[in-house]
Amino acid sequence: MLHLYDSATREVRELALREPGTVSIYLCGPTVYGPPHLGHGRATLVYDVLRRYLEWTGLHVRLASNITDIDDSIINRANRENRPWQDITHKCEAVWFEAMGKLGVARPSDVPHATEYVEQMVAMIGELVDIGRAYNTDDGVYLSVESVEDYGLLANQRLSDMIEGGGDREVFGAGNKRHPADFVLWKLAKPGEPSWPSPWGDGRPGWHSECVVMSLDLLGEGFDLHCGGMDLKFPHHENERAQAVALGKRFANHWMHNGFVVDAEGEKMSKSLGNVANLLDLMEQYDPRAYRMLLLQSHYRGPVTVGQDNIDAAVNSLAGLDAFAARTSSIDVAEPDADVLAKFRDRMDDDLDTPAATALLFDTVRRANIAVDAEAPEAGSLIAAVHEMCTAFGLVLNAGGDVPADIAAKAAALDAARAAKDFATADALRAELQADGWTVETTKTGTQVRR
RNA sequence: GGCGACGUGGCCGAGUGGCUGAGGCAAAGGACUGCAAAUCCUUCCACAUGGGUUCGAUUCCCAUCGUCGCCUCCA
Repeated sequence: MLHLYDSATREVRELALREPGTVSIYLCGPTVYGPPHLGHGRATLVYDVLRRYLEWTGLHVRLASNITDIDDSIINRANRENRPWQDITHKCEAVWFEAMGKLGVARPSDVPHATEYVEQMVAMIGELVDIGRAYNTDDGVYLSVESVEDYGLLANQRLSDMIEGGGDREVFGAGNKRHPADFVLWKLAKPGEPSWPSPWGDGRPGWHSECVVMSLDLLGEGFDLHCGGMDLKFPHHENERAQAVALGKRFANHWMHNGFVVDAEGEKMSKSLGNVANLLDLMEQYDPRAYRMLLLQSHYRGPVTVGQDNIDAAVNSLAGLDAFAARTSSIDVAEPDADVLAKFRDRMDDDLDTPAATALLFDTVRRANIAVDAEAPEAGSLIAAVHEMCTAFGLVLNAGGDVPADIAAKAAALDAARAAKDFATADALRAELQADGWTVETTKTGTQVRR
Protein backbone atom coordinates (compact mmCIF):
# COMPACT_ATOMS: atom_id res chain seq x y z
CA MET A 1 0.00 0.00 0.00
CA LEU A 2 1.04 3.52 -0.69
CA HIS A 3 3.09 5.34 1.92
CA LEU A 4 3.03 9.09 1.71
CA TYR A 5 4.60 11.94 3.59
CA ASP A 6 1.96 13.44 5.83
CA SER A 7 2.39 17.17 6.40
CA ALA A 8 0.50 16.96 9.68
CA THR A 9 2.69 14.35 11.32
CA ARG A 10 5.77 15.21 9.27
CA GLU A 11 6.60 11.61 8.50
CA VAL A 12 6.08 9.13 5.71
CA ARG A 13 3.26 6.84 6.74
CA GLU A 14 0.81 4.51 5.14
CA LEU A 15 -2.16 6.11 3.50
CA ALA A 16 -4.89 4.44 5.52
CA LEU A 17 -8.17 4.01 3.73
CA ARG A 18 -11.40 4.75 5.52
CA GLU A 19 -13.14 2.32 3.23
CA PRO A 20 -11.16 -0.59 1.79
CA GLY A 21 -10.79 -0.41 -1.96
CA THR A 22 -11.73 3.24 -2.24
CA VAL A 23 -9.64 6.36 -1.85
CA SER A 24 -11.27 9.70 -1.14
CA ILE A 25 -9.18 12.70 -2.09
CA TYR A 26 -9.83 16.39 -1.92
CA LEU A 27 -7.63 18.68 -3.98
CA CYS A 28 -7.80 22.46 -3.71
CA GLY A 29 -8.50 23.73 -7.19
CA PRO A 30 -7.97 27.10 -8.79
CA THR A 31 -9.49 30.48 -8.18
CA VAL A 32 -10.71 31.32 -11.65
CA TYR A 33 -9.58 34.86 -12.36
CA GLY A 34 -6.67 34.35 -14.75
CA PRO A 35 -4.87 31.84 -16.95
CA PRO A 36 -3.32 28.77 -15.34
CA HIS A 37 0.38 29.07 -14.59
CA LEU A 38 3.18 26.58 -14.17
CA GLY A 39 2.41 26.10 -10.50
CA HIS A 40 -1.12 25.04 -11.27
CA GLY A 41 0.26 22.68 -13.86
CA ARG A 42 2.62 21.06 -11.43
CA ALA A 43 0.01 20.52 -8.75
CA THR A 44 -2.55 19.07 -11.10
CA LEU A 45 0.01 16.82 -12.75
CA VAL A 46 1.34 15.53 -9.44
CA TYR A 47 -2.12 14.59 -8.26
CA ASP A 48 -3.10 13.26 -11.65
CA VAL A 49 -0.19 10.86 -11.43
CA LEU A 50 -1.19 9.96 -7.89
CA ARG A 51 -4.73 9.30 -8.99
CA ARG A 52 -3.81 7.26 -12.03
CA TYR A 53 -1.35 5.22 -10.06
CA LEU A 54 -3.91 4.43 -7.37
CA GLU A 55 -6.45 3.48 -10.01
CA TRP A 56 -3.85 1.40 -11.76
CA THR A 57 -3.33 -0.58 -8.55
CA GLY A 58 -7.01 -1.41 -8.64
CA LEU A 59 -8.39 1.12 -6.20
CA HIS A 60 -11.45 3.19 -6.85
CA VAL A 61 -10.52 6.86 -6.54
CA ARG A 62 -12.98 9.59 -5.81
CA LEU A 63 -11.27 12.90 -6.39
CA ALA A 64 -13.09 16.09 -5.55
CA SER A 65 -11.50 19.32 -6.66
CA ASN A 66 -13.17 22.67 -6.33
CA ILE A 67 -13.41 25.79 -8.40
CA THR A 68 -13.27 28.97 -6.37
CA ASP A 69 -15.56 31.19 -8.36
CA ILE A 70 -16.13 33.99 -5.91
CA ASP A 71 -13.19 35.82 -4.44
CA ASP A 72 -11.64 39.27 -4.09
CA SER A 73 -9.32 38.67 -7.01
CA ILE A 74 -12.27 37.96 -9.24
CA ILE A 75 -14.15 41.04 -8.07
CA ASN A 76 -11.09 43.20 -8.52
CA ARG A 77 -10.56 42.07 -12.06
CA ALA A 78 -14.23 42.53 -12.89
CA ASN A 79 -14.06 46.08 -11.60
CA ARG A 80 -10.85 46.81 -13.41
CA GLU A 81 -12.18 45.52 -16.72
CA ASN A 82 -15.68 46.71 -16.11
CA ARG A 83 -17.41 43.48 -16.89
CA PRO A 84 -19.55 40.98 -15.00
CA TRP A 85 -17.59 38.81 -12.61
CA GLN A 86 -19.34 35.68 -13.87
CA ASP A 87 -17.99 36.46 -17.30
CA ILE A 88 -14.50 36.11 -15.89
CA THR A 89 -15.12 32.97 -13.89
CA HIS A 90 -16.88 31.15 -16.72
CA LYS A 91 -14.22 32.04 -19.23
CA CYS A 92 -11.36 31.17 -16.92
CA GLU A 93 -12.88 27.88 -15.96
CA ALA A 94 -13.25 26.92 -19.61
CA VAL A 95 -9.62 27.84 -20.23
CA TRP A 96 -8.61 25.88 -17.16
CA PHE A 97 -10.20 22.64 -18.26
CA GLU A 98 -8.99 23.06 -21.78
CA ALA A 99 -5.46 23.38 -20.44
CA MET A 100 -5.95 20.36 -18.20
CA GLY A 101 -7.15 18.40 -21.19
CA LYS A 102 -4.00 19.26 -23.10
CA LEU A 103 -1.87 18.27 -20.14
CA GLY A 104 -3.65 14.96 -20.00
CA VAL A 105 -4.99 15.65 -16.53
CA ALA A 106 -8.19 13.71 -16.04
CA ARG A 107 -11.20 15.65 -14.87
CA PRO A 108 -11.89 15.18 -11.17
CA SER A 109 -14.82 12.99 -10.16
CA ASP A 110 -16.44 16.03 -8.58
CA VAL A 111 -15.98 19.68 -9.42
CA PRO A 112 -17.89 21.69 -6.82
CA HIS A 113 -18.13 25.45 -7.16
CA ALA A 114 -17.99 27.82 -4.22
CA THR A 115 -21.06 29.65 -5.42
CA GLU A 116 -23.08 26.44 -5.31
CA TYR A 117 -22.27 25.99 -1.66
CA VAL A 118 -22.93 29.42 -0.19
CA GLU A 119 -26.00 28.32 1.73
CA GLN A 120 -24.15 25.44 3.30
CA MET A 121 -21.29 27.72 4.18
CA VAL A 122 -23.67 30.14 5.85
CA ALA A 123 -25.11 27.25 7.83
CA MET A 124 -21.67 26.12 8.91
CA ILE A 125 -20.60 29.61 9.91
CA GLY A 126 -23.84 29.90 11.86
CA GLU A 127 -22.93 26.78 13.80
CA LEU A 128 -19.52 28.16 14.59
CA VAL A 129 -21.08 31.37 15.84
CA ASP A 130 -23.61 29.43 17.91
CA ILE A 131 -20.96 27.47 19.73
CA GLY A 132 -18.98 30.61 20.38
CA ARG A 133 -16.02 29.83 18.17
CA ALA A 134 -16.78 32.49 15.61
CA TYR A 135 -17.89 36.05 16.19
CA ASN A 136 -19.54 38.86 14.33
CA THR A 137 -17.94 42.26 13.75
CA ASP A 138 -18.98 45.24 11.71
CA ASP A 139 -17.22 43.97 8.61
CA GLY A 140 -17.77 40.23 8.83
CA VAL A 141 -17.65 37.04 10.82
CA TYR A 142 -14.35 35.69 12.09
CA LEU A 143 -13.15 32.40 13.42
CA SER A 144 -11.45 32.56 16.77
CA VAL A 145 -8.26 30.60 16.28
CA GLU A 146 -7.61 30.52 20.00
CA SER A 147 -10.64 28.29 20.33
CA VAL A 148 -8.90 25.67 18.19
CA GLU A 149 -6.65 23.54 20.35
CA ASP A 150 -3.87 22.74 17.97
CA TYR A 151 -4.03 25.68 15.61
CA GLY A 152 -0.69 25.78 13.81
CA LEU A 153 -0.41 22.03 13.37
CA LEU A 154 0.12 22.17 9.63
CA ALA A 155 2.20 25.31 9.75
CA ASN A 156 4.26 23.58 12.43
CA GLN A 157 4.36 26.82 14.34
CA ARG A 158 2.91 28.04 17.58
CA LEU A 159 0.41 30.80 17.33
CA SER A 160 2.58 33.15 19.36
CA ASP A 161 5.56 32.63 17.09
CA MET A 162 3.54 33.25 14.00
CA ILE A 163 2.25 36.52 15.28
CA GLU A 164 5.64 37.78 16.41
CA GLY A 165 7.16 37.33 13.02
CA GLY A 166 4.33 38.83 11.09
CA GLY A 167 6.68 41.48 9.83
CA ASP A 168 5.36 44.69 8.39
CA ARG A 169 2.33 43.16 6.81
CA GLU A 170 -0.94 44.81 7.30
CA VAL A 171 -3.26 42.59 9.28
CA PHE A 172 -6.54 42.30 7.48
CA GLY A 173 -9.42 43.57 9.58
CA ALA A 174 -7.07 44.08 12.49
CA GLY A 175 -9.24 46.63 14.17
CA ASN A 176 -12.13 44.28 14.51
CA LYS A 177 -10.45 41.03 15.33
CA ARG A 178 -10.01 39.61 18.78
CA HIS A 179 -6.79 37.97 17.76
CA PRO A 180 -4.52 38.94 14.88
CA ALA A 181 -4.62 35.43 13.44
CA ASP A 182 -8.39 35.18 13.39
CA PHE A 183 -9.59 34.84 9.85
CA VAL A 184 -12.69 35.90 8.04
CA LEU A 185 -15.48 33.42 7.38
CA TRP A 186 -18.00 35.86 5.99
CA LYS A 187 -17.27 39.21 4.39
CA LEU A 188 -19.99 41.82 4.39
CA ALA A 189 -20.50 43.23 0.92
CA LYS A 190 -19.63 46.77 -0.02
CA PRO A 191 -22.05 48.50 -2.37
CA GLY A 192 -22.01 46.95 -5.81
CA GLU A 193 -20.23 43.77 -4.80
CA PRO A 194 -21.75 40.38 -5.46
CA SER A 195 -23.47 39.10 -2.38
CA TRP A 196 -25.62 36.41 -0.81
CA PRO A 197 -27.94 36.76 2.14
CA SER A 198 -26.88 35.72 5.63
CA PRO A 199 -27.98 36.33 9.22
CA TRP A 200 -25.11 38.80 9.58
CA GLY A 201 -25.92 40.76 6.45
CA ASP A 202 -25.42 40.32 2.74
CA GLY A 203 -21.94 39.28 1.80
CA ARG A 204 -19.73 36.51 0.52
CA PRO A 205 -17.83 33.64 2.06
CA GLY A 206 -14.20 33.86 3.04
CA TRP A 207 -11.79 31.72 1.11
CA HIS A 208 -11.25 28.92 3.58
CA SER A 209 -14.82 27.86 4.21
CA GLU A 210 -15.76 26.39 0.87
CA CYS A 211 -13.30 23.54 0.98
CA VAL A 212 -14.47 22.47 4.41
CA VAL A 213 -18.09 22.35 3.40
CA MET A 214 -17.50 20.77 0.01
CA SER A 215 -15.06 18.11 1.15
CA LEU A 216 -17.27 17.06 4.03
CA ASP A 217 -20.35 17.12 1.84
CA LEU A 218 -18.88 15.12 -1.01
CA LEU A 219 -16.40 12.89 0.76
CA GLY A 220 -17.64 12.85 4.32
CA GLU A 221 -15.88 13.06 7.66
CA GLY A 222 -12.46 11.54 7.99
CA PHE A 223 -11.81 11.37 4.26
CA ASP A 224 -8.49 9.91 3.26
CA LEU A 225 -6.34 12.59 1.76
CA HIS A 226 -6.31 16.33 1.35
CA CYS A 227 -3.79 17.77 -1.04
CA GLY A 228 -2.55 20.90 -2.72
CA GLY A 229 0.49 23.05 -3.24
CA MET A 230 2.94 23.77 -0.47
CA ASP A 231 1.77 27.35 -0.44
CA LEU A 232 -1.69 26.27 0.63
CA LYS A 233 -0.45 24.55 3.74
CA PHE A 234 -0.68 27.82 5.57
CA PRO A 235 -2.95 29.61 5.90
CA HIS A 236 -5.49 27.92 3.68
CA HIS A 237 -5.31 24.33 4.85
CA GLU A 238 -4.61 25.32 8.40
CA ASN A 239 -7.75 27.40 8.37
CA GLU A 240 -9.85 24.75 6.72
CA ARG A 241 -8.79 22.33 9.36
CA ALA A 242 -9.39 24.87 12.10
CA GLN A 243 -13.02 25.19 11.08
CA ALA A 244 -13.58 21.46 10.98
CA VAL A 245 -11.86 21.00 14.31
CA ALA A 246 -13.87 23.84 15.81
CA LEU A 247 -17.01 22.07 14.65
CA GLY A 248 -15.84 18.86 16.26
CA LYS A 249 -15.63 17.06 12.93
CA ARG A 250 -13.01 14.66 11.76
CA PHE A 251 -11.33 16.15 8.74
CA ALA A 252 -8.64 14.83 6.40
CA ASN A 253 -6.75 11.83 7.66
CA HIS A 254 -3.62 12.59 5.67
CA TRP A 255 -2.18 15.78 4.17
CA MET A 256 -0.06 15.91 1.04
CA HIS A 257 1.68 18.97 -0.37
CA ASN A 258 3.68 19.37 -3.54
CA GLY A 259 6.73 21.59 -3.91
CA PHE A 260 7.08 24.80 -5.87
CA VAL A 261 8.06 25.57 -9.37
CA VAL A 262 11.23 27.58 -9.31
CA ASP A 263 12.53 29.84 -12.02
CA ALA A 264 16.13 29.85 -10.91
CA GLU A 265 17.26 31.59 -14.05
CA GLY A 266 14.37 33.99 -14.26
CA GLU A 267 15.87 36.32 -16.84
CA LYS A 268 17.19 33.65 -19.11
CA MET A 269 13.94 31.81 -19.08
CA SER A 270 11.84 34.75 -20.04
CA LYS A 271 14.23 35.63 -22.81
CA SER A 272 14.27 32.24 -24.43
CA LEU A 273 10.78 31.09 -23.68
CA GLY A 274 8.76 34.25 -23.48
CA ASN A 275 6.34 34.40 -20.63
CA VAL A 276 6.74 30.81 -19.69
CA ALA A 277 5.20 31.29 -16.28
CA ASN A 278 1.98 30.83 -18.19
CA LEU A 279 1.08 27.20 -18.63
CA LEU A 280 -0.68 27.83 -21.90
CA ASP A 281 2.47 29.31 -23.42
CA LEU A 282 4.52 26.35 -22.34
CA MET A 283 2.12 23.92 -23.93
CA GLU A 284 1.99 25.92 -27.09
CA GLN A 285 5.74 25.82 -27.53
CA TYR A 286 6.41 22.28 -26.34
CA ASP A 287 4.85 18.88 -26.29
CA PRO A 288 2.57 19.09 -23.23
CA ARG A 289 3.79 15.68 -22.19
CA ALA A 290 7.20 17.19 -21.56
CA TYR A 291 6.02 18.86 -18.37
CA ARG A 292 4.65 15.59 -17.05
CA MET A 293 7.92 13.87 -17.95
CA LEU A 294 9.95 16.55 -16.22
CA LEU A 295 7.87 16.28 -13.07
CA LEU A 296 8.01 12.50 -13.07
CA GLN A 297 11.78 12.73 -13.01
CA SER A 298 11.72 14.96 -9.95
CA HIS A 299 10.29 14.18 -6.55
CA TYR A 300 6.95 15.81 -5.88
CA ARG A 301 8.00 17.37 -2.60
CA GLY A 302 11.10 19.09 -3.86
CA PRO A 303 11.32 22.30 -5.82
CA VAL A 304 11.60 21.93 -9.55
CA THR A 305 13.19 24.29 -11.99
CA VAL A 306 11.36 24.71 -15.23
CA GLY A 307 13.81 25.99 -17.79
CA GLN A 308 14.76 25.58 -21.38
CA ASP A 309 17.40 22.89 -20.74
CA ASN A 310 15.04 20.96 -18.56
CA ILE A 311 12.16 20.94 -20.95
CA ASP A 312 14.40 20.14 -23.90
CA ALA A 313 15.79 17.14 -22.06
CA ALA A 314 12.28 15.95 -21.32
CA VAL A 315 11.24 16.40 -24.93
CA ASN A 316 14.22 14.37 -26.09
CA SER A 317 13.61 11.62 -23.61
CA LEU A 318 10.01 11.40 -24.83
CA ALA A 319 11.28 11.03 -28.36
CA GLY A 320 13.11 7.91 -27.22
CA LEU A 321 9.98 6.50 -25.64
CA ASP A 322 7.92 7.28 -28.72
CA ALA A 323 10.48 5.56 -30.89
CA PHE A 324 10.18 2.57 -28.62
CA ALA A 325 6.41 2.57 -28.89
CA ALA A 326 6.69 2.77 -32.67
CA ARG A 327 9.21 -0.01 -33.12
CA THR A 328 7.35 -2.33 -30.77
CA SER A 329 3.83 -1.58 -31.92
CA SER A 330 3.60 -4.64 -34.12
CA ILE A 331 5.03 -7.06 -31.59
CA ASP A 332 2.61 -9.29 -29.75
CA VAL A 333 2.46 -8.36 -26.12
CA ALA A 334 2.39 -10.88 -23.34
CA GLU A 335 1.64 -10.75 -19.64
CA PRO A 336 3.55 -7.81 -18.19
CA ASP A 337 6.78 -8.82 -16.53
CA ALA A 338 5.77 -9.41 -12.91
CA ASP A 339 9.16 -8.66 -11.47
CA VAL A 340 9.31 -5.27 -13.12
CA LEU A 341 5.83 -4.36 -11.98
CA ALA A 342 6.58 -5.42 -8.42
CA LYS A 343 9.61 -3.17 -8.39
CA PHE A 344 7.57 -0.39 -9.87
CA ARG A 345 5.00 -0.65 -7.11
CA ASP A 346 7.68 -0.72 -4.45
CA ARG A 347 9.09 2.52 -5.72
CA MET A 348 5.79 4.26 -6.20
CA ASP A 349 4.52 3.11 -2.81
CA ASP A 350 7.54 4.72 -1.24
CA ASP A 351 6.18 8.26 -1.09
CA LEU A 352 5.44 8.31 -4.78
CA ASP A 353 9.08 7.95 -5.80
CA THR A 354 8.55 8.72 -9.46
CA PRO A 355 12.24 9.48 -10.11
CA ALA A 356 13.13 5.91 -9.15
CA ALA A 357 10.12 4.62 -11.02
CA THR A 358 11.05 6.46 -14.21
CA ALA A 359 14.58 5.11 -13.90
CA LEU A 360 13.00 1.67 -13.88
CA LEU A 361 10.90 2.63 -16.88
CA PHE A 362 13.96 3.61 -18.93
CA ASP A 363 15.80 0.56 -17.73
CA THR A 364 12.94 -1.65 -18.84
CA VAL A 365 12.81 0.08 -22.20
CA ARG A 366 16.46 -0.73 -22.74
CA ARG A 367 15.98 -4.34 -21.74
CA ALA A 368 12.99 -4.60 -24.03
CA ASN A 369 14.97 -3.09 -26.91
CA ILE A 370 17.71 -5.63 -26.38
CA ALA A 371 15.14 -8.42 -26.35
CA VAL A 372 13.52 -7.08 -29.51
CA ASP A 373 16.88 -6.88 -31.29
CA ALA A 374 17.61 -10.43 -30.27
CA GLU A 375 14.08 -11.58 -31.03
CA ALA A 376 14.08 -13.01 -27.53
CA PRO A 377 10.88 -14.41 -26.05
CA GLU A 378 10.76 -12.02 -23.08
CA ALA A 379 10.30 -9.01 -25.35
CA GLY A 380 6.52 -9.15 -25.17
CA SER A 381 6.32 -9.10 -21.40
CA LEU A 382 8.86 -6.32 -21.07
CA ILE A 383 7.04 -4.22 -23.64
CA ALA A 384 3.80 -4.84 -21.80
CA ALA A 385 5.44 -3.78 -18.54
CA VAL A 386 6.57 -0.52 -20.12
CA HIS A 387 3.03 0.22 -21.22
CA GLU A 388 1.70 -0.61 -17.79
CA MET A 389 4.05 1.86 -16.17
CA CYS A 390 3.15 4.53 -18.68
CA THR A 391 -0.51 3.97 -17.93
CA ALA A 392 0.14 4.40 -14.22
CA PHE A 393 2.01 7.62 -14.99
CA GLY A 394 -0.64 8.94 -17.31
CA LEU A 395 1.99 9.09 -20.02
CA VAL A 396 0.64 8.49 -23.51
CA LEU A 397 3.24 7.34 -25.99
CA ASN A 398 3.01 8.27 -29.61
CA ALA A 399 3.55 5.22 -31.80
CA GLY A 400 3.09 7.16 -35.00
CA GLY A 401 -0.52 6.68 -35.94
CA ASP A 402 -1.94 6.80 -39.41
CA VAL A 403 0.22 7.38 -42.44
CA PRO A 404 -1.43 8.90 -45.53
CA ALA A 405 -1.33 6.81 -48.69
CA ASP A 406 1.03 9.11 -50.56
CA ILE A 407 3.51 9.04 -47.71
CA ALA A 408 3.30 5.28 -47.46
CA ALA A 409 3.90 5.15 -51.20
CA LYS A 410 7.04 7.22 -50.82
CA ALA A 411 8.26 4.94 -48.09
CA ALA A 412 7.67 1.96 -50.36
CA ALA A 413 9.50 3.71 -53.18
CA LEU A 414 12.37 4.35 -50.81
CA ASP A 415 12.58 0.65 -50.03
CA ALA A 416 12.46 -0.20 -53.70
CA ALA A 417 15.27 2.23 -54.46
CA ARG A 418 17.37 0.81 -51.68
CA ALA A 419 16.77 -2.71 -52.91
CA ALA A 420 17.89 -1.60 -56.36
CA LYS A 421 20.89 0.11 -54.78
CA ASP A 422 19.75 3.38 -56.22
CA PHE A 423 20.91 5.25 -53.17
CA ALA A 424 20.67 8.70 -54.69
CA THR A 425 16.93 8.23 -55.17
CA ALA A 426 16.55 6.65 -51.76
CA ASP A 427 18.32 9.53 -50.07
CA ALA A 428 16.24 12.05 -51.97
CA LEU A 429 13.03 10.35 -50.92
CA ARG A 430 14.13 10.22 -47.34
CA ALA A 431 15.03 13.89 -47.39
CA GLU A 432 11.62 14.69 -48.81
CA LEU A 433 9.84 12.79 -46.09
CA GLN A 434 11.95 14.36 -43.40
CA ALA A 435 11.37 17.82 -44.78
CA ASP A 436 7.71 17.04 -44.48
CA GLY A 437 8.13 16.40 -40.80
CA TRP A 438 8.25 12.63 -40.86
CA THR A 439 10.65 10.58 -38.83
CA VAL A 440 12.08 7.91 -41.09
CA GLU A 441 13.37 4.70 -39.60
CA THR A 442 14.68 1.57 -41.24
CA THR A 443 13.39 -1.64 -39.75
CA LYS A 444 13.63 -5.30 -40.61
CA THR A 445 10.23 -5.06 -42.22
CA GLY A 446 11.09 -2.03 -44.28
CA THR A 447 10.99 1.72 -43.88
CA GLN A 448 8.72 2.99 -41.18
CA VAL A 449 7.56 6.58 -41.05
CA ARG A 450 5.87 8.34 -38.16
CA ARG A 451 5.47 11.71 -36.61
C1' G B 1 12.35 37.17 15.01
C1' G B 2 9.84 32.03 14.21
C1' C B 3 9.24 27.54 11.16
C1' G B 4 11.13 24.86 7.10
C1' A B 5 13.72 23.31 2.47
C1' C B 6 18.15 23.00 -0.18
C1' G B 7 23.47 23.17 -2.01
C1' U B 8 25.66 16.06 -6.11
C1' G B 9 29.16 15.27 -12.76
C1' G B 10 28.51 19.87 -18.95
C1' C B 11 22.86 20.44 -17.74
C1' C B 12 18.58 18.31 -15.03
C1' G B 13 17.82 15.17 -11.12
C1' A B 14 17.73 10.57 -7.47
C1' G B 15 19.96 8.01 -3.51
C1' U B 16 22.90 5.46 0.34
C1' G B 17 27.20 4.75 6.88
C1' G B 18 31.41 0.79 3.71
C1' C B 19 33.13 -2.67 -4.22
C1' U B 20 33.36 6.51 -4.41
C1' G B 21 26.72 7.32 -6.17
C1' A B 22 20.27 5.85 -10.09
C1' G B 23 18.03 7.69 -14.30
C1' G B 24 17.26 11.44 -18.24
C1' C B 25 19.59 15.01 -21.58
C1' A B 26 24.04 16.58 -23.96
C1' A B 27 29.04 15.13 -25.73
C1' A B 28 32.79 11.52 -27.53
C1' G B 29 34.15 6.63 -29.34
C1' G B 30 32.41 1.88 -31.10
C1' A B 31 28.80 -2.01 -33.17
C1' C B 32 24.90 -2.07 -36.80
C1' U B 33 23.73 0.66 -41.71
C1' G B 34 25.22 1.82 -48.75
C1' C B 35 24.88 6.51 -45.68
C1' A B 36 21.66 7.82 -42.01
C1' A B 37 17.76 7.14 -38.37
C1' A B 38 16.37 3.77 -34.55
C1' U B 39 18.83 0.26 -31.28
C1' C B 40 22.89 -1.63 -28.35
C1' C B 41 27.99 -1.16 -25.94
C1' U B 42 31.80 2.07 -23.77
C1' U B 43 33.57 6.73 -21.85
C1' C B 44 32.74 11.48 -19.70
C1' C B 45 37.42 10.49 -13.02
C1' A B 46 30.31 14.73 -9.32
C1' C B 47 28.33 14.61 -3.40
C1' A B 48 29.21 23.70 -0.96
C1' U B 49 33.28 24.70 3.01
C1' G B 50 35.53 23.66 7.89
C1' G B 51 35.34 20.64 12.03
C1' G B 52 33.41 16.30 14.88
C1' U B 53 31.34 11.10 15.74
C1' U B 54 33.02 6.37 13.44
C1' C B 55 37.28 1.16 11.72
C1' G B 56 34.99 4.01 7.66
C1' A B 57 30.68 9.55 5.65
C1' U B 58 28.45 12.10 0.26
C1' U B 59 25.02 9.91 3.70
C1' C B 60 24.87 11.28 11.26
C1' C B 61 26.17 15.87 14.48
C1' C B 62 28.02 21.09 14.85
C1' A B 63 29.59 25.48 12.58
C1' U B 64 30.38 28.62 8.26
C1' C B 65 29.09 30.37 3.44
C1' G B 66 25.33 30.47 -0.21
C1' U B 67 20.21 29.80 -2.35
C1' C B 68 15.05 29.57 -1.40
C1' G B 69 10.03 29.11 0.77
C1' C B 70 6.16 30.15 4.49
C1' C B 71 4.69 33.36 8.79
C1' U B 72 -3.35 36.10 6.58
C1' C B 73 -6.00 34.93 1.11
C1' C B 74 -0.48 32.52 -4.07
C1' A B 75 -0.72 25.41 -6.86
